[in-house]
Amino acid sequence: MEAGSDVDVCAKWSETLRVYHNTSCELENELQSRHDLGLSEFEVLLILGRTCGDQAEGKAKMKDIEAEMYLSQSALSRTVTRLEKAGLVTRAACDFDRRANFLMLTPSGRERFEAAKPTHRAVLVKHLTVPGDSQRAEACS
Amino acid sequence: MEAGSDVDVCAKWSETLRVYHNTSCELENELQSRHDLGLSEFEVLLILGRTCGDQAEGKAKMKDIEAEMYLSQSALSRTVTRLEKAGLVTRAACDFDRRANFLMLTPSGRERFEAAKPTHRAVLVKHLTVPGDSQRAEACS
DNA sequence: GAAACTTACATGCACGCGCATTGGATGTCA
DNA sequence: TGACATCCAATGCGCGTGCATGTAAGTTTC
Repeated sequence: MEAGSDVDVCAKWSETLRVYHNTSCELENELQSRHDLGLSEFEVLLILGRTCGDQAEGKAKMKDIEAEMYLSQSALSRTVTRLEKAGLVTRAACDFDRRANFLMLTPSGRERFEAAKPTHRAVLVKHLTVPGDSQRAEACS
Repeated sequence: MEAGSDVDVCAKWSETLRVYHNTSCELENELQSRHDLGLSEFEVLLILGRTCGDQAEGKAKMKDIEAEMYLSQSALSRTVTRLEKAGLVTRAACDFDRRANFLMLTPSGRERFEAAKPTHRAVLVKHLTVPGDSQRAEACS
């Protein structure tokens, strides 16, 4: 079992495709309708929010964010532009290297992010939890 | 193990994202550069080719194809238009229900599909095979 | 059999993406 | 200091996608 024969590889790919599409479509829809956020936009907030949790003041360099996402440099640039227009994020020049930009969560951005987090988590739990599992998915932070 | 706690669900989603993006990007690139086919286009050929293998003459109804793909009706329509312009596929009206279209592989389409199949399989094997596996991935049809 | 509804497919439109290019800031070497 | 390579981010462009809509064909109801 767990072999790499043609059939198995195809089946594995089909399953990956199924999970990916179902999950990302619902993520997109839920985040959009409930919080007016696209999936890419939320993911940027997620990285900023996580960094912020480390007491790093919610800053992150564009390049570092790009490295953590499956998004081209140009797409990230535009995603950040959208977030900036929505007032959720601010660009700030880096003192050390003026080629680079820092990105910072605004209070409004943090608020929106915290509101959207449960929605995000709920969709993941719904699609990625094995049915027979006996854990209490909705009982944690 | 295999629980649905926050951390586990996030890790599972990260892994799915990683596998999906790496695989689909390379599929797209390889199919495009080697066979001048987009991923969606190949997937349509795959369905037609598979049906054809059943001696069903390589026909399939648009609706049936749509049901097997993670693609909207409009996107499928345009994908088929591209395939038709490339001469790989023909649309044929259905006798029974003139709203419906059959889709058929042309000889050229079958040829292109057969040429692309190994490329497709190779990418899947590369990304979806567990490293420690002891099977001979490249030895099968 | 006419009207109302449903289904199959195509198309107008807006949007997000990747690629290629540009422009500005650094770094390097002579 | 000047010339050149490198790096970061923004932008022009084309493309594929989904949503909403349009058109034609089939189905249902009376």
